[in-house]
Parts: sequence; C-alpha cells; structure tokens
Amino acid sequence: MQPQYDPEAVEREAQEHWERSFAFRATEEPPGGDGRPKFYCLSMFPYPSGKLHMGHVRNYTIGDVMTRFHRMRGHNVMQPMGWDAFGLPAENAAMANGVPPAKWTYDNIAYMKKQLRSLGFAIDWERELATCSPEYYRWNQWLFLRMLERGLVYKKTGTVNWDPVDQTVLANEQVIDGRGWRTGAVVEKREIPMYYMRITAYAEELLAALDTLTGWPERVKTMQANWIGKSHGVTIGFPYELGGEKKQLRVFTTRADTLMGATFCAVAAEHPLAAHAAKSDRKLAAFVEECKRGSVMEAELAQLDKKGMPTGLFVTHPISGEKIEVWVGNYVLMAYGEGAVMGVPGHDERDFAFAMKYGLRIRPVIDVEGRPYSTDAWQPWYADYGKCVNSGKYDGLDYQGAVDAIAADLKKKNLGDKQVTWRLRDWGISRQRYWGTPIPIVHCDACGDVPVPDDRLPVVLPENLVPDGTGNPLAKTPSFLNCQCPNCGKPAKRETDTMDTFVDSSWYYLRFACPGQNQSMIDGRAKYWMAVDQYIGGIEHAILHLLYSRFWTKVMRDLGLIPGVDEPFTRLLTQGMVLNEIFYRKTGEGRVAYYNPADVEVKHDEKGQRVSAVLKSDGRPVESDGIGTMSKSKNNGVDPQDLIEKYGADTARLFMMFASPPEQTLEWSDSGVEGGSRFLRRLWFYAAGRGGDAANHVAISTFVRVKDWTTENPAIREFRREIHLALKQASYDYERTQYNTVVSACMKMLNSLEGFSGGTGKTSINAVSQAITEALGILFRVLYPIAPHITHALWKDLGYAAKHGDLLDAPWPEVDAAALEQDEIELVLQVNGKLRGHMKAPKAAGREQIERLALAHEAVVRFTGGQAVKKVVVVPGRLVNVVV
RNA sequence: GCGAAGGUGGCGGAAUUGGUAGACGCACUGGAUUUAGGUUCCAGCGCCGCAAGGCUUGGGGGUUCGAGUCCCCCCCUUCGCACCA
Repeated sequence: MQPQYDPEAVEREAQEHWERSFAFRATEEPPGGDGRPKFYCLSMFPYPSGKLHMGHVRNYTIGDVMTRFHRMRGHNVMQPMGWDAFGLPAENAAMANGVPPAKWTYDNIAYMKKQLRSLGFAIDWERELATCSPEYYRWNQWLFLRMLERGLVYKKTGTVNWDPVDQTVLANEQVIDGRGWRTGAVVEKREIPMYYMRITAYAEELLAALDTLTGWPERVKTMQANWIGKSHGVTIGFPYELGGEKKQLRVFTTRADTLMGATFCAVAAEHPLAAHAAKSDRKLAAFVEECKRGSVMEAELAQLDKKGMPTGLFVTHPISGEKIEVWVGNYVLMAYGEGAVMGVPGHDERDFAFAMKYGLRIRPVIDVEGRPYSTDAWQPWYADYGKCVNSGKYDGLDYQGAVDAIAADLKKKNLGDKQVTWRLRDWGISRQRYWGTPIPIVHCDACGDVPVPDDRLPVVLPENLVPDGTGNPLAKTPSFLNCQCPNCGKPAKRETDTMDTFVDSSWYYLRFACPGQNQSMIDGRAKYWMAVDQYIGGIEHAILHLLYSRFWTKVMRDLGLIPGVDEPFTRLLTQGMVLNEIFYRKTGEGRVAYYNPADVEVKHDEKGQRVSAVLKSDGRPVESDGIGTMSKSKNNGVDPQDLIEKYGADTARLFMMFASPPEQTLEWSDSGVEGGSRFLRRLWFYAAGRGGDAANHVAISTFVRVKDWTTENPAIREFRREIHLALKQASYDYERTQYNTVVSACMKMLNSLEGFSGGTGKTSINAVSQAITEALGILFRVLYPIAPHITHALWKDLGYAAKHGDLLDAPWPEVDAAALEQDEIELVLQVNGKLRGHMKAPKAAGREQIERLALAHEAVVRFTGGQAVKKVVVVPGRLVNVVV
C-alpha cells in the first residue's frame, strides 16, 4: 500500500473496477429475485452548456450519496443520466461561432460525460439519452397527437416579444430593458397563433394531489398551490350598447362585496373595447400602442408606473344602474381572466393609487371594525374584510353575506354568477425557434391543419442548419418546409414552430426506465421503476418544470400508458445554489471590473477579522460586493475541472457535502476545500501509513478473538461509545438528508481513532485490535457514499473486502446500544433557568434522588442562598432547574 | 408589485424539534518540527471583565421554571413570476 494518499491513482483504480464489474447496471428483476425494494434515484438532467458547473457537481453528488447509501441499505437502485439537449443556448452559440447547434450540443455532451465519469458517480450509463435525438423526440410528437385528438392540445393566439428590426420572436431572456439584445430595438408585443396544452383541465387534481406528496418540501407545495391559484369569486357583467348591440363587459372579482364601491372599470390595452375606442381617439390609440411596447415579462409589467386613459365609453353598474367610465390601464393583463377589472379605489390598493392619480371618485363601502377612513392616503386595513356600508340594501352584511346576496341578484338579472377561477393558465408550447422538437402538423390550403400520421413519425429536425438571428431557419429550408398533405396529397407546408423544451423534460424519467424501446413511448419496465423515489434538483424548478411533469404524468396515466401512477416524484429534494464572493473595482466612467476570487488575496488581523483584499497580480485593493450565485457576469465562478485535477473527486465531493446542508445555499471556500483534503489525507495516513499499524490490528483481529473485548477496559468503552454515538448521528443524518453533519461524524470518528491508545495496565492488545477494526469498518462504510474511491481502496487493502465483499454492497453498520450506555449521567444544574453547574448521578437514579442530590449541590446552594425553593423541574437524563 | 424561503462567533455551519447555544471545519494566536516557505503535530479561541460574574442566536415585545426553537410587530437578504434551463 502507498503510504501517501494519491487521489488520482486511487480514483482511477476504483472507477476501472466499477466499470469492469458493471457495478451500476440496474435490472428490473434482481438476480435470484431476492425481493429487494426498488429505489429510483434521479437528479435533474443537465443542459449540455459546455462544461459542468459547481451546481451540477453539487446536484449529482447529492444524488450519488443517496444512490450509494440506499444500495447499502438493501435497495435495488437505479441512477440514470441524460441530456436536456434542446434549447436556446445552442442557437446562440451557433450564431456566435457559425457551428450548427447539433454539433455544438453533441461535442458538449461528450466532454461533460467525461467530467461526470471522473467524479465517480454510480450511474447506469446504458440508459443514457439525449432529448435532441429523433428516437426520443418522436414520442413528444406522438403524445402531442394523442393530446390533440382528445382536445388536450388546441390552437389560439398568444402574445410574444417581437423584434421589429430582426423580424423575429425573442425570448424574455433576449429582451434587455425592453429592447432586443442584438438590435437594441424597442420590443413590441405581437399576437400569433400557438398550440396550447390544456393543463387547466387538470388544475383541480394538480392542486388536490399536493396533499399526497408527503415527501415534498412544504415550501414547494405552497408555491405550486399559489401558482395554481384556485379562487372563489363572482363574474360580473357591466352592460353597455355598441352600435345598437347589447353587450356586457365581463370582469372577475374575489371581492364582490365591494361592488357598490366600483367607480370605474379598466381594461387591458389588447381588450376589444380598447381597440374600438382607439379607432376614434388618436391620443388613446397612441396610448394603446405605448402599452404594447416593451416585453411581455410579468415581473416587469407589475413594476411599471400605473398609467391609464379614459376611453370615453361608459358601462352600466349592474346593481345601481349608474354610468361608469371605462379606462385603459397598463396594469390590467389580458392573459388574466377577462382582461378587464372593476375599479374599487376604496378597497384595493392599486385602484386607490390609480384613482388618486387621475382624480377618480373613491367610495368607501366596507367598514372594518369602525376604523377611520380617509381618502387622503391608503391604509392597510382598507382592504380587510368588514361590514357593508353605503351599499343600499346590502348595508350591514358581512363578506360572505354580501357576496351571496350580490351574486344572487346578478344571477336574476343574467349579469353574473359565482365562479371558481384559476390563476393557472394553459401551457403555450409553440416556440418560433429551430433547435427543438418539430410540431407534427402540416398546413394544407385545402384541408387546413392536418396532423402528421403516426406511421410518418418522427418529423425529423434537420441537424445541419445555422440560425442567424433573423427568424426561424426551418422556415427558410424548403426541404423541411415543403411536403405533401397527408390528407389529400397536394403540396403543403410543415409547421415550423418547435416545442417548448419543458416538453422534453416532462417525461424523460419514464424513458430512462425503458432503454432501447423503439416500438412504443414506454413499456412495462416503467411500471417497475415508477414513481421516482427521490428526485433532486434546483429550487429554481420548484414551479414550472415540476408542475408540467406532474401534468404530463397524469395525461399519460389517463391515456392508459402508466396505470396507477398518479404522481411522478415521491420524494423531492431542492438543493440550494452555489455562491461565491464577488470582488470588483470601479474603473472610471461608471464602469466596473469584476475579479475572480481565486485571483484575490484576503488578509486577516490577529483576531481573524478581514482587514483587506488585494488583487494578487498588482497588490492593489479590490472591493467586496458580498456573495452571489456563481456567474460569468460577476466573474466569480470556479471550474470543477480545476478542483478535480488538483484535489481529486473525493475531496470535491466531500467539500460539497460538508460546506452546508443540501437544501441551503453553499458558499465556496478555497480553505474549506483544503480542510476537506486534509481530512482525507489524515484518514489515509492513519489507515495506510504508520508502518502498516492499522493493517496489523485488522489482521490480528481476524485471528484472535477476545471474548469480552468491548468491556475490556474503560478506554475501550469510552472509545466505542464515541464511535457508536457518531454512527448513530450519521445514520440519522443520512435518513434526513443532512450530509454536512455526516461528514462531521466521520471527522469525529477519525479524531477518536487518532486519540485512542487502548489504555494502560493489563489491557489486552487483542481487544484493542478488535476495537480499532470495528471502528475503521464503521468509518469506511459511513464515509463511503460521500467519498467512495478512498474508502473503496482502504476497505480492500486492509482486508475488509476479502471478509465482507465489495464495499458498495456492504451492509450498513448497526449501532450497538450497549456501547452507548454509561454508568453515570451528567446533569445540568440550573437556578431560575440559568446554568450554574453540573453534577453526576447514577444511571438508575430516580427523580427524588436526583432532586435531593441537586438541592445539596454546592453550585445550587451558592445561588439559592437560603431562599425558599418554589419548584424543582427535573428533566430525566438532561437537567435540574431549581426555581426560587 | 405578487408568491416563497432565510437571518446563530471573524467565516461555513451544529443544536435528534421547548431543556448545557456555538458540535465539526475554516480563519486567527502561541508553541514544536523544518535551512526557509509550505506540510505536519500540540495548545488556545463567542463578546465584555483582573476576577467574581455579566451579556449573546437580525431588532422590539410576549408566553414559559426554561425560547435560536412557540406567538405578535418591524428590518434586511435570496429565489420564482409562465419564451433561460
């Protein structure tokens, strides 16, 4: 054995061993049908952006730790990996380098796969897939057609960002401050036809089934519930006449009790009424145009200054019969509900601000526990529930009473009714982009939109095109565009829109279960592996990806493809972001230059407090801008490749797990990595250095067994107690996925081993050997899921493998309850809740005996000072609190 | 703007869920080894105080024998908002 820890050699040997023995191949029928429960462990597959980033390393290390831990616990584990290979960055790279997205993508996959292998993940690579391959995306198209047949896919217009210079649709990401990223032109909103998936048909189940997801974080479920947004309210019609025709302006509100306080209505710029009024009003037309400028991003829209303009049109209040003016408001979104709202400035903060700005009437109609109302400034309680006032026949009614009465009256007049609405909107999947799944539709002048028949799938995406930023290259490629109508055989045009990449990632976990299947989307093997027992990925996917996947699973279930599978992911872990410090200098003219933390030296004073940070290259100071997610723009990224090359995969994995618990953000620290590496070197030195001392102990213990070795002497008892306490903590922490404290348990074990001499006197050397052999065997197994290479090597070299088999299938060590027992228990002494001392009590001491001992204790006597004892609280095994 | 999560030493974090706050690691200080730097080893290390002791989990209030943990108010940071993935 090498006395020096050489991670590169150790890791190469272990990885070759695993590869040779197909150690991570997963099969549905375990050999011998041993009845092991299956465990499907899945990490969100990566987008092949070029090389792994630290977020990937963290994500996949967490997944790998779970995979290896559950295998030791006796599960039949499957951990697959693939590539979310369609998407915008490939097109951007193509524009920048003139390389087709396909080549760029496949090259990236090859490189990143090599990186993943070097980290030693227990992945079954025989299940690898890439969503950009026709064998995969043909099933996107197939399911799209099934959904179309059932009315779960339909066509309607949607709003997109339009770059008027490049004549192309832009993603939100490509719109910067309302302008196109390449042209700088002010972006416009444009209505185009698109395909939608009817996720709203599943809204009720998507919401209700959240209760069954007991293995999901509460916060994710809350966010999904809010996103689906079920609300009970009332749809109200405000009648009006237009060109002699009787019509209604329909609005939805959850506060029908405030209807009598409605003093205006506001519609979105895209609303038909706005368009109508703009025809005869130039100023209004200009305002409507202004509202249509800028991006479609809702976060931006919500932060715009509230602006509006009257249309000159009036509608009738459905109860009072009053005439109410209709305004166009930039804060009203066409995508929500009816694209119109009733304005109740008295009890809605946004309406209040709008009314103040344009001098509209404010009419308070709700009295909240007699609290004062003034129309000068908004007060938070104006929006609270209360009793109706100023509301005619509804005066005195509470919220529910008023809503019931008003809804009933509206219904009688045919001007509205109670209604349940959802915030959730149908999923628009059309993208005016090249690098995605072609939508399998043919447009025929005679037959209209014709679905491509199943036997002509897949509609194959040409892989040699290079986009130039001006529209979709598919539309300029006759060999793709021109085809025959499947219906009448006449010349026709293919749909050139492709599918949203969220489609690809909505079912890849099902496909992983069915490698090599080319006759159907999935097969019976999916039944064995589904649902995914543990899913791991970034918190940023908490809503969209996870909601779409849940929807897609339910659709496939209802199509009979996966009977009985209601939800795709049983347990979910959302890992935190990887952060690093940001350093910068102002370079004049308001410019800022960012410096990578690796190039900055931080100096500390004698108390460890930071005093300065200077750039290594010129020694001049740099400013700190706190910490933030690793990004190119802030130049604070760390390349995992450098880390692996310098320290090895085990150190990288260990640091990632140790630095913070999986769900929290992780702060990068070079010295933290150093610390992780130091621990592994110490472990290696203890187990493989020191002249083969540890190996001797293990060898002795296999030949000579001492009967009562666990109780041979107090030093051994204390040592075993430390080891088994750490084991207990580690097992508990593996179960609750808190891996940072697993690492600290391993460090405690090594500290105990290094400090253990076996005691003096007539100690049997053999008993000591057995204690060390037991402790090392525990430590190797506990550390293995996190640092599998080094533990694999030591387990084998010290002779454990010969006795117990390969470490990856070694059984999880059990805590020996007898090792944890103590004869005397230390109790904390408190007087009036303040810590005043400690005392020892016999293990078997009862409450009264403990109380007696405590009251007589010097520390208690000193602080009670003869005052009358009011109460004594005894918490067995923990503390005594004397109250005076 | 709306929705969600989080604030504990100089730093990352721990505290098995109402019972010794600061485990484990980093940084820092002193010492040993080394020609030196690095490595390694030993010891110290929340803050104030000579000490006795006091203070301390973003800030303020409350419940309790006892609060980082439970309740109310306030402040700050991060994430998502439907075409980035």
